[in-house]
Order: sequence, then C-alpha cells, then structure tokens
Amino acid sequence: MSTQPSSGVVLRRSTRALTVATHSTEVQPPIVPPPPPTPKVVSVKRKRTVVEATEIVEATSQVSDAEQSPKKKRTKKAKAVVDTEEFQESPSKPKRKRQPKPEPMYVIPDVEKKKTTFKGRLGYACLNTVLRNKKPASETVFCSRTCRLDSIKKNGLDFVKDLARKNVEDLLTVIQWNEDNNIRFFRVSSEIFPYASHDKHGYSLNYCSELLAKAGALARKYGHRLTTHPGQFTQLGSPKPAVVEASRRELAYHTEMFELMGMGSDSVMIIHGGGVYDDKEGTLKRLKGSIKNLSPNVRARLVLENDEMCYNAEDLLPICEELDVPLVFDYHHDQLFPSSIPPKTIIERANAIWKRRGIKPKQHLSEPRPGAVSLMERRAHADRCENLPPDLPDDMGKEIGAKDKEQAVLYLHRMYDLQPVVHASLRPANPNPSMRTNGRKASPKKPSAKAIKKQAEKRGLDDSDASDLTDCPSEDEELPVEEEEDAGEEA
DNA sequence: CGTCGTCAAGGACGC
DNA sequence: GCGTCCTTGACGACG
Repeated sequence: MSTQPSSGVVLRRSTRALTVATHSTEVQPPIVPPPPPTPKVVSVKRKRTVVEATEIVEATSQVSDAEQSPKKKRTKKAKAVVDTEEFQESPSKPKRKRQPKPEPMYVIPDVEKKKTTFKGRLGYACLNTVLRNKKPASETVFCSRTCRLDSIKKNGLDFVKDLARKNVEDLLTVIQWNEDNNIRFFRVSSEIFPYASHDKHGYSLNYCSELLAKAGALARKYGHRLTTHPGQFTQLGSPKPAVVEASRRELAYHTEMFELMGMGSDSVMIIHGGGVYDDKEGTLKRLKGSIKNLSPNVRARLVLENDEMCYNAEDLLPICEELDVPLVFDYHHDQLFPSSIPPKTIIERANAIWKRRGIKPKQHLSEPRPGAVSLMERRAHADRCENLPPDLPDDMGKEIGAKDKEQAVLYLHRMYDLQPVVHASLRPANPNPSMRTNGRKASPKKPSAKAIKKQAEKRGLDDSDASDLTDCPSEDEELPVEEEEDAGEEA
C-alpha cells in the first residue's frame, strides 16, 4: 500500500489524462505569459504546430483559412479527418476541412452603474473560466487536475505528483492573467496537490519546491494575496481521532504549500466549524482543543468561517476571540443561518481579531440564485453578484463566490468602477440560469452504486470469499460515505 | 470530442 | 436507517 510499486510501465489509460500529463511534463516550461493588457493571452504551451495561435485571437479571420493554409493541423486530427472523408484522398491534396472553429463573438451588455466607498480588492476562487475553457483541450489552463485512487495504484505516485506539478505551472498562468486583469486576490484550489494529505498516498511537496517558489515569487511581485479553503472533510471537531488527524494533515499540507511559496501571513487557510455531532458545546470544545494542538506554523494561518448549516458567526466568535483565530464573515451564509448579533457587530468583532493578528481581513460574498425558495436552492450560488455590501473597510479582501468566477469579479469591477477591465476578457452572463443546484440530481437511476458497493464490501468480508479483496483488512468504517470533494469550493 | 456515471475523506437532513 | 444533498468539479469509460 504505501508506496505502490509504481510499476515501471506506465499504463496509458485515458487519453485525456494522458495528454494533459504528458504535455505538462515534457513541454518546455510554460511560464510567464506575455505582457500586460493583452487580452488574448495566447497561451504558452503549445507544442504541436503553430497554426492556431491566430485562430484564438479573433473570429473574423476564419474565412479563407481553409484554403489558404496548407499547413493545417496536428497529425491526430488530420488523421481523423481522413478517416471520415475518404473520398478525397489525394496525396498531394492539401486537405481542407477542420476549420479551426471560430472564436465566438461575445456580446457584452452594458452594466448598471453603482456607487460604493469600497476600495479593497475583490477575488475569486479556484477556477478561471476563460482559461479553463480555452480550446482546444490541450490549451486549457486550470489548477485542479486530479485522478482516481486507482490511477495512483496503477501508475504510481509520480503520476499524481506530475498532475500537481502541472497544476502549479498553470497557477503561474492564472496569476499572470489575474494581474493582467487587475484581480489581485485569489483562492488557490484545495485540490492543487491531489491526495497530498492522504494517509496512504500522501506525499511531501518538496519535489515541487522550485516551481512553488516561482509561483510565490510571481504572486508577491504583483502584490497578490493568495488564500486557500480546505474542504468539507476537514473536521477538527470530530469525536473520531482519525478524522481529526486527517484534518490536521490537510492543514499541514496547505501550510507547507504556502511556506514553499514564501507567502506571508496574509495567506490564510479558511475552514468551517464542521459537524455538530448532536452536541454543539462538546464539539466546540474539541474544536478548540484541536486548534490549540496544531503546530504553530499551521495555526498561524488558520481562519474560521461561519457556515449556513451548523456554526454561525455567533457560535464561532467566542472561540475566535479566545484563541485569536480570525473569522471570515460570509454574508450569504449569515442570511441562511443568521446570528442574533447583527452583521455590523460581527464584522467589527471579526475585524478586531484580524487587526490584532496583523492580517488583512477577508470576507466572502455571494448571492443566492434569483428565485431560489427552498433552503437547498438558496444555498446555491448565483452566477454573479449584483451588489456590494455597504461600509466596507478599505483593506478588506472580498472573495466573490459565484458560478461565473472571475467574470463575477469583472462584473463588479465594471458596475462599481473599481478597476479597469480588459474587454476581451469579458464573457456574457447566462441569460437564464437554472435553478437546479447542480447537474444530475434527479436521475432515476438504479439502486445507487455506492449502496451496491457497500453491500459488496460487506458481503466480501463476510464470505471471506477469497476471490479478490487483497486489502481492506480492518479499517472498514462505521459509515462509509463518500461523495465529493469540494474542489475548493465553498462559499 | 461529447456524454454520463462515478469519485478520498464527513456529516446533516428528509423521509 | 437509507438515500440525497452539500456551496462544484473532474476523471475516465465509452461511443
């Protein structure tokens, strides 16, 4: 288990992952994109032909493209083309077809102008939709590549470490994009180093120290603030020691990342209070104990945030004040699960802690989708935010939680005239956002794969049918469970 | 390239 | 107790 024998053979499965991974590693270091206000960020890594550099740029040129450019595409595609259209198979033939596909012309409506006294910075979380959606797929830029445990078992630990390296390489691109677009506050995905805190497949980030240092240097050069938000599995108040230990590892890995990046004390890690376990007081005590037990460098970056289900700001403030742990105030969560204390007071008390600690304050802002009624619906983030709250201190960092990510920030920048925006970076809002919280939910489906799996496990253990089950000796769990990750997410 | 079921980890809630 | 949801995203098998 630990250290899977990384079989020498790299099974190439999933062409997709593969391409990504490979590109990443063997291509020359992408790194720092071009100059400043370049809207089109033509990307960096490209290894095959040159061709598309142009197409990305504008929609207009397309027309004659086909005939005039003999050079055409990458082998793979060319081949595909040939396959499908055999009839015109002439050797000398400069194959046409494969139109690069026009970059859509975006129509960006004007925004309503609003006023604010806010002078702080707005940021977003984890994912940049412009970079993520670059086409072709080999051009995409994002920092949350991951894989399945099976892939680690098959391909070895280096497989996942390479994915993470690519994530960090892309982080450089994202930071540069943010700078070019006047966004200087960003939450790094908690999945940037997948499985780094896993008990069996965890790994140190040292192998990546050079690249991390480079990313950190770039962020500091531009004065960007980077934060992170470990996921919902981080449960410092759990009565189960193993869960608390896993949470501690998770926090330690995020701390290690920021340290290798050379980030200062403003680079904090935000977590929620976690579950209640039918005993809020007792849990808060455990939470407090766990925080006290954290190593000083981890604790130095720890920050709590009110959530919408279990611990509101009022629940957390006493702990925060006693232990000097800053509180990120989330407006949306506070609406769903209000404190008896008014927001204004909460914010004042929270700001006092931030100030005492010498860390720039931070808040989360998001809005429920328009028309949301049920609690579930109201929990989901709207695509964008329409309003900034009043009376914000100038040094406040506001992370905007919205489906449209950086677009939501640019939208606010425009409405409130907070920062100049690069027009080419703008994308139109979805005219009719759906209410469903997310994709597949009501699928009729069969019994549920997990239920089946669970049963199977159970059965396996009982029968002790030797068929397979090589491992899983003891640690079964009380309540398996699974579900997703957060991709960093959260409010 | 698109579609779709599933995915490390906890836990709350509806039924 | 089981199924479903979690601020949402990505993998990876398959067509």
